[in-house]
Amino acid sequence: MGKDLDGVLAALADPARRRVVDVLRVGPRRAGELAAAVAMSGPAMSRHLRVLRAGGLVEVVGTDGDARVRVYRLRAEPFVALRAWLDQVEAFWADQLGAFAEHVKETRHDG
Amino acid sequence: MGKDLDGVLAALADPARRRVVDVLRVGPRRAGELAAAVAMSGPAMSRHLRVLRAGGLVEVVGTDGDARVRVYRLRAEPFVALRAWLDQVEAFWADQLGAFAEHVKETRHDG
DNA sequence: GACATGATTAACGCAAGCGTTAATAGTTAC
DNA sequence: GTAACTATTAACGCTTGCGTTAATCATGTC
Repeated sequence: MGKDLDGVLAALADPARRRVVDVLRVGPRRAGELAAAVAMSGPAMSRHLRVLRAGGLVEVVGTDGDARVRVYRLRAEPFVALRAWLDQVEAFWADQLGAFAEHVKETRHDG
Repeated sequence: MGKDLDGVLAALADPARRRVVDVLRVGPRRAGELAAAVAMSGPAMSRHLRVLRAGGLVEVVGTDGDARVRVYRLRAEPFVALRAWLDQVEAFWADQLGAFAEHVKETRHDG
């Protein structure tokens, strides 16, 4: 069931990759731009992008006129899947307590 | 901002730990029960539980009459934080496309 | 107090992940 | 076609993470 989540969460586990997602949230970016944004060498970024691609979080949208450029864009599906799993988990409190929001508020004020 | 997410997603990245969460979704469980549920040795589970505790995903609720038993329970906060970040990310499609649900449907039917 | 039980920590071996530099492939420009 | 540019892959070193068995700590039982 939650087999896809393996690749998704593995990708999201790394701060650098999460930073890439945050950058792509603004809009599609070229590989070089991403490397610069995260202050990392090209090869390292390329590796991260491979992981993100494997998890389906990003995709190559094509070129920006130059074929040597690879523009990356966010993909929706994995985030939807993650949200679905999250909903399932959170159903726990809905079942146990009945008042999820209140519990959250109390928890936040505590910690 | 998303600094807490580091521990949360790191914890959720491992399938065994995600399985623990799925088990705890049913209700609080003792450390030994969790080890058995995931078919893993006690020490290994203890290690995983430490990671989950560090991420704030679980907490020790106390004893079940015996003080040598440690009962673990899910915590809401990290999942709420994760959902908040997820909402932020998904705002991307809301801004870009305007029709998030439709895009999701198409994406799902494709992959 | 001796002994069994539940859980964690310690020590070991192993595999996977990350980042860097060097090398390779594919494109564009002159 | 030679040179400059973008991105990826290859090779290396290092660190981190996971799982197991053995040992430790704490509690409960007789």
